[in-house]
Amino acid sequence: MDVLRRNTDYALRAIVNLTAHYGNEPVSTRAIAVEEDISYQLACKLMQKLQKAGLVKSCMGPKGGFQLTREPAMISLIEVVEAIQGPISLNRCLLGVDACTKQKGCSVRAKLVGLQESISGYLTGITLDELSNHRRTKRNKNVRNLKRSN
Amino acid sequence: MDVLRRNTDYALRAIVNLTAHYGNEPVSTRAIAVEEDISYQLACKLMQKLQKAGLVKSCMGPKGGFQLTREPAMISLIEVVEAIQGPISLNRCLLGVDACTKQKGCSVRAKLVGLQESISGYLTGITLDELSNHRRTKRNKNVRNLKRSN
DNA sequence: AACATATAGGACTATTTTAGTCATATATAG
DNA sequence: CTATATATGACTAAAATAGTCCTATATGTT
Repeated sequence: MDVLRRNTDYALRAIVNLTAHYGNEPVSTRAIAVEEDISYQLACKLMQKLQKAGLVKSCMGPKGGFQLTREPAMISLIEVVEAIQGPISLNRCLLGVDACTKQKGCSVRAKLVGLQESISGYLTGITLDELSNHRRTKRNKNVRNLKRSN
Repeated sequence: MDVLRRNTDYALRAIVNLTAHYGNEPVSTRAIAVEEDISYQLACKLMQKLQKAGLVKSCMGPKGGFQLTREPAMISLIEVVEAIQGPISLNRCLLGVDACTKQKGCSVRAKLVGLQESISGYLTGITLDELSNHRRTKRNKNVRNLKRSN
């Protein structure tokens, strides 16, 4: 039912939190967990996924924690989403599992591919700096049009 | 992970099957189940959901079955999807459950609302006649642009 | 009227997916 | 050396989804 899972929401909150601290000291997972109201253990797991995806880097030990690896404007929403829940897929057919035998020439599938690409494109077009309430610079980006494949 | 659930795929196959028979005798659930490779019992459930949503009508008894209530060009994909799995929602926040306390002024939420509307718009723009391989008339519809809310 | 075929639908079970916890290991600043 | 912090595999719990079972009701045909 949900396109973005609960854990993706958590991770999003966490990385937006890091965005607010971009350029400063690392932020510990415990601090993030408290501020964003996420279970500490769960937050650990999520931070690790973000790290494996290359979005954040860690420092162990006291005063350690996590930092963004790139500036917020260079990290898009889709990277965060896919780091946590894997590739966006509209249905099992498009994911590649349970593929039915007649997928070539399937007009339903063709339409869905178009939608899936639109969603990915939309998420690609949103960057962390746009999501942070602490954003330093404000600017207008071009409106992206998501074309319907026909 | 999946935007469209497995049962929605089944229901979609079923109603596309009915589309191919539009204007003719009703098609029994058993026939649909066999042709579309869906468990009969499950197909019954799905057909009933489609009926409750007003997309198909039933005739009981021998020679009975289901028929579309409207012509295929008047039934959109989103109606089928929502009949089976309820309203499309990007996450729990947008669904209204587990809403966090600071949703007004939440820039993440604002972006997601835009995406959710895009998806709904896309699905609204696709009708059953476009999905049927037995489609009688072919035409070009205007490409819909899904604007990104900014 | 009897029968066969077909939908109607509540209740239940099973499966799958997702979320969350536990326990333990490793790194490092002070 | 110790306290603090990440790293990670294994496991459990919860939630969502899919699927089955059983019985009732409607209706065309003989």
